[in-house]
Amino acid sequence: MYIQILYKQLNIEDIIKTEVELPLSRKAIVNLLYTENWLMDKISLELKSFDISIQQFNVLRILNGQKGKPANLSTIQERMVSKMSNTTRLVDKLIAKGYVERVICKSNRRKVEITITEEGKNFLGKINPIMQSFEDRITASLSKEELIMLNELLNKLRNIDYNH
Amino acid sequence: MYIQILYKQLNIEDIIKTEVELPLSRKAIVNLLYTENWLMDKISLELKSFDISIQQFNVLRILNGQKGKPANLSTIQERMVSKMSNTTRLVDKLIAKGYVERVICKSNRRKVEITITEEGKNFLGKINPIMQSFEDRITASLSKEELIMLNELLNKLRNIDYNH
DNA sequence: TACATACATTTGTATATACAAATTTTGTAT
DNA sequence: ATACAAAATTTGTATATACAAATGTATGTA
Repeated sequence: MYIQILYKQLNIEDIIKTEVELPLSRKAIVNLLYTENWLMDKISLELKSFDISIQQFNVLRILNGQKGKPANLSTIQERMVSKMSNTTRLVDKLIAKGYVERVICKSNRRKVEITITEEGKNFLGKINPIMQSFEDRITASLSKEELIMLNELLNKLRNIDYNH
Repeated sequence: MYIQILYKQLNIEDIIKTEVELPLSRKAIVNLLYTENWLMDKISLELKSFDISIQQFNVLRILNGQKGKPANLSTIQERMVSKMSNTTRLVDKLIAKGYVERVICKSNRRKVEITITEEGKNFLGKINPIMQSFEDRITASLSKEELIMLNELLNKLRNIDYNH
């Protein structure tokens, strides 16, 4: 598996314009942080016309993935890509938009059961193909093999936790 | 160049526990967002005892990289890893801590000249070796070749902008 | 039963961020 | 000079987020 570079690349050193050569570890870290920001900007722009934030969209997709089965707050938090501390208020926003419902759990009244509404499903149905197309476009500069490799490298990077 | 997987990996599907297999493009995007959050959590924790945020630390390093030459706000913004809209207030915080100075530019009074102070340099001198060691540890699960490959893949991913 | 403890969520509050509007200065054409 | 548009930064404001404390509920145990 090779990475072919067919055109001039704007690499991270050119962007942050550092005078001295960065150590490889820092370069990779800065590049990851920078690229995530770049990506978030693109996603926000794409979602802007739908009046929903990335976080809200993410939660909606988690609930949709539950296939009818309600989720409680801690389940949502576990599965969220970025764990913000206040899932309660995030869900509040989705309720205000009519996309989700919240009821107190009968078996354990400390818990709440959160489900996506029909309106929420319709909304996702509209937005999903648009996001799918966006995701394909934004990753188009990488081949299938390169995307797989990127996934593996990111997985492996995080394994420091379990490998230390 | 191969990626060798020598131990059980916690990959992104296991983490977000999606019922259906994600398209490769979405998997890579989610993985990138997730990994960046994971990394930010680690960095924040590392910086916590120094009472400085990642953004402030980043600006301080940019100013230090100027080697005496003052920087104005737009230069800082360009080089910042994550472009928050309010560099003014970020610089305010660093001034309050005594780490940077701000003077109005003589030649163009719309501009401000921002420089790192001696105190700021001392602070960086203390914190830099600690961060260097942290960065080495956090990337330790990837080999030199893998780190280079990760850098190249991230650079190439962002090239969608110039390649469209 | 009574009590301590842990759990799940909510609320309060301080700070951070995004975005738009305002301010000040500069450059340029009339 | 005067007017006008653009540039660089600052300020105002609404929303988002982090963190701690509070609330209400369940569980274990003496």
